Amino acid sequence: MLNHPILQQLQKCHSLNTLKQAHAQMVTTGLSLQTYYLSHFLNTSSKFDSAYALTIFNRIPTPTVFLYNTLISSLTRLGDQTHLAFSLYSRILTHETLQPNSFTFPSLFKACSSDPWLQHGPPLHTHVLKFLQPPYDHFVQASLLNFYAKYGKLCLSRYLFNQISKPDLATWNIMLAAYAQSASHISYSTSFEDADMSLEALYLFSDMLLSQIKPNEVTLVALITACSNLGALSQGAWAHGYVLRNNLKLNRFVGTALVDMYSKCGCLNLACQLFDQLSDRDTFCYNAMIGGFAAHGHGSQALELYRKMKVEGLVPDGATIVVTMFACSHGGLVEEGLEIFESTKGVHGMEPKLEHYGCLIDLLGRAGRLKEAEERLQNMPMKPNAILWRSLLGAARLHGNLEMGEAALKHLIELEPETSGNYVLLSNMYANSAKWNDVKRVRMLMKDRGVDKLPGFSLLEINGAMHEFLTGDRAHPFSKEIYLKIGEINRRLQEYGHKPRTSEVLFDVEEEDKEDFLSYHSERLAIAFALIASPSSFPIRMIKNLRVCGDCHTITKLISLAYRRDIIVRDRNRFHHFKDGSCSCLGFW
DNA sequence: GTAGGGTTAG
Repeated sequence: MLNHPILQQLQKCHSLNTLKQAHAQMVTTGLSLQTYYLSHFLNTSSKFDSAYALTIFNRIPTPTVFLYNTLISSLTRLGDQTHLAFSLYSRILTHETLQPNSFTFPSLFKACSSDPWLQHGPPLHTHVLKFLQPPYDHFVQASLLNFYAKYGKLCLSRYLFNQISKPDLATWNIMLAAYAQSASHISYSTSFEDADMSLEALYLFSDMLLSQIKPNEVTLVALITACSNLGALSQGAWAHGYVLRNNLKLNRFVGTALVDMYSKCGCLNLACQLFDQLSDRDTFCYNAMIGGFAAHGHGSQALELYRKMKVEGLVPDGATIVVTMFACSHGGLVEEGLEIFESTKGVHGMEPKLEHYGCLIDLLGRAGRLKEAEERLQNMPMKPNAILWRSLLGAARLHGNLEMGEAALKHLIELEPETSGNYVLLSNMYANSAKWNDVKRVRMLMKDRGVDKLPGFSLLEINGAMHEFLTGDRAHPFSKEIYLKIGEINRRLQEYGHKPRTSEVLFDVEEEDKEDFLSYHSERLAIAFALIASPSSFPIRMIKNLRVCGDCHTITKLISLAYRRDIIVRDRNRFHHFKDGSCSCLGFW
């Protein structure tokens, strides 16, 4: 198509004005084919000007659906002109003689896949049913799948996917990415459902191989993302090997996903090595690597990389600021963190967003500067959300300021009456101060409101198989051996002078019960199983969906000493590397 | 004779 003589002639036009003149001439002489070519050229060239394209379009007396589709797709590609695309679409509908066709819908569904256009998707789906005849076109089906995944209806996506007899590569990729991403909206907040979604992505990948569709880079990015969510190192490393064995490109997408995967699987060294190998690094790559340093508690290395990216001419974005400040607050680098926050406005010309205020509150609060944290929170330009109040609450709890904690919690429960973690935090604060009546009061409040405590669970990978453990779980096939092992661990740790910190247990129960309850926290079960089932020279790697409790943290340090095992735990906030009786977090967690 | 769907960081 690009070889058409008229287009070649047009490509010699170097200014928008000459293009416009040429186009005007064509329109007036009624050359409709040429009109198309020009529209297409305008659309695909860097000189695309949506206002001008629309002006021309409006002068065409009888535009065909084909011409509508061309323009709609160009407008949706721009990202910020979606409203114009939809108004063109509604013009098709008002035409008596025109109907949308299979080419009209894919770009519109793509436009509906992100805010604020999500609401337009379902009505558009009814139009598909109205205007198109089954069997539906592959592209239409794929864009529908993708839309429903982004709309939060993953089940519906899967249902539609199952009805496609031979999905093509892009369709598989959409489904895989949908599962991998549904779990990674908030990093590290792995829940049972999220883990299931990521596991489903792994299963789907093997189905894909069985169906003889050859994966490409996009497929691998989704697969690697799923491994990151699961902390599944051997699957992730296998995926890396797959990229190399099959001569897939280690492009920015694949590279960033791998850096993130190695980092989230606890292998910061491998993440660094890979990062150094990447040839064209953009802000995304840097963000992943800085985020890796941050989560592993290497604050100064994170800062160093942050400075390096600016030297290399890359512009930090909102996410860069988040991860770098996170590194500062988890590494005790308060002044550096404050400086970065202030620089978002001054140096980088960004208006700090809600999440940046979140980092700020966390930074100050964690460092014990509670009053300042509270002041910043009260004086910020937007309304603080639950995450910010929780941050303040966490800080108040860490530094034993019960009064501030109670105040923060009041706001928090107002914003999130259904979230059990809020009640648990308050209750733990009361328990720490032995205020058992207050603990009981919170417990009643939870019961009245029908809020259940979120079950803690841990994920562990041994020899490529994933094992899940819930608190007090007895469902594992080796459950008996695990509980025997816990008995042994407890006896061994007592030799090291360990006395359990019973205040972490929520309720006012007898001391001995509390000890039992702690012994069966999911991480304890996972560690016991790993000690039984994995070679003693291997580090133990696991993921916890909540934050590690104080007692488990102490115990895990001791186990790393008593059993001479490195234990690497990813909790919902960060990594803990336990080695020889100490932890890399140095208490910042 | 022409147009359409999938990927990375917090």
